[in-house]
Amino acid sequence: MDERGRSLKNNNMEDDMDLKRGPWTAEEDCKLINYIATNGEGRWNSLSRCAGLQRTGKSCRLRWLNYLRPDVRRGNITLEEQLLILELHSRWGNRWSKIAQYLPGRTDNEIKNYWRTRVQKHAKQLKCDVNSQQFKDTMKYLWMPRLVERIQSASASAAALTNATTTGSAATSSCIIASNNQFMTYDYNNNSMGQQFGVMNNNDYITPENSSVALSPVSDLTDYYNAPNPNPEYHSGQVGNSYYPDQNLVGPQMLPDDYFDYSRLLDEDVPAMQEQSNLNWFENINGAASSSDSLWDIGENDEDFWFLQQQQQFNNNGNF
DNA sequence: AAACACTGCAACCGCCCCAGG
DNA sequence: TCCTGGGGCGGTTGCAGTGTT
Repeated sequence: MDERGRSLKNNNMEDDMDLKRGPWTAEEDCKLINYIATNGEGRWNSLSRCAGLQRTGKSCRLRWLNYLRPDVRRGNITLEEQLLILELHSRWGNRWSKIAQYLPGRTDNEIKNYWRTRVQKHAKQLKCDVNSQQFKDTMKYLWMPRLVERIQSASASAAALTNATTTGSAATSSCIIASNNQFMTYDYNNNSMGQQFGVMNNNDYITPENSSVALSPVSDLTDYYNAPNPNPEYHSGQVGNSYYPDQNLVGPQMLPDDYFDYSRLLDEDVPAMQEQSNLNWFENINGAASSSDSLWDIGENDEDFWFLQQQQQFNNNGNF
């Protein structure tokens, strides 16, 4: 038993003597995988005993769900996933498992870790609470549009590459944007949030080969784009721009009750939000972005620098 | 090269809910 | 109705790897 395991608080001393804690070994992983392959999952306490594992049922369940499950996706959180996490978190807060449902292959633990390590770090840099309205607004009107920008940039690069090698490929003026359980397209001709969604061009694939930023394998994205559209009314009949967390549940029933119309919210809510919270930073930052592009033209993968800029602006103005 | 600091993430905990007896 | 065990969830911890001094 590892030292951390020994140090952990445990009220049940008998269990503490019998049960193993700490990092899993390859042998244990093998036992768990083989047992589940034969007998299926569930009844984790008895599963642990029957599989010959000296682990708690909870430990087995966690190991399986967060690590051993075949469909667990590993690697960097992509820009699209970041965007989706920010959006969903703004809606649901720390409902990690619920958020994870909309990111296939990602576990609630992974999303939670991403939030704590990345998002909270940025909040700290901005010297504001991660749950404050200020930081939420920063995410909504700065960070998320910036992610969209970066996705669009990568997408444009991909399209350019495609154009160079194929015929009939339209240049993109849109990119995907996350909204609840869907990826939508975002028309970037006007380079500002709150525009009407455009039509996702199926040529707008981003691949690890042609992208200059860390992105998911192309199969992931094509899955997003090629899934049928559950809400023709909303999307005016366009297809191929929606994403479903569970391909077995494709259909209108997948739309959550609190379906989030991103474009309408942005159009209508900004003035109300500004009035409600006496926001004036949005105009400032939006003006700065459109006049000098200083906020948007910074290097990719340099969020720290970007947030430093935000921090400096905050320090100068007392707001954004 | 060593010491220290930072970061990412696997793993654990306590709490809660729910189904079944 | 109450009790109990299983399972799920969000929060927390601490190790290992990496970067910095």
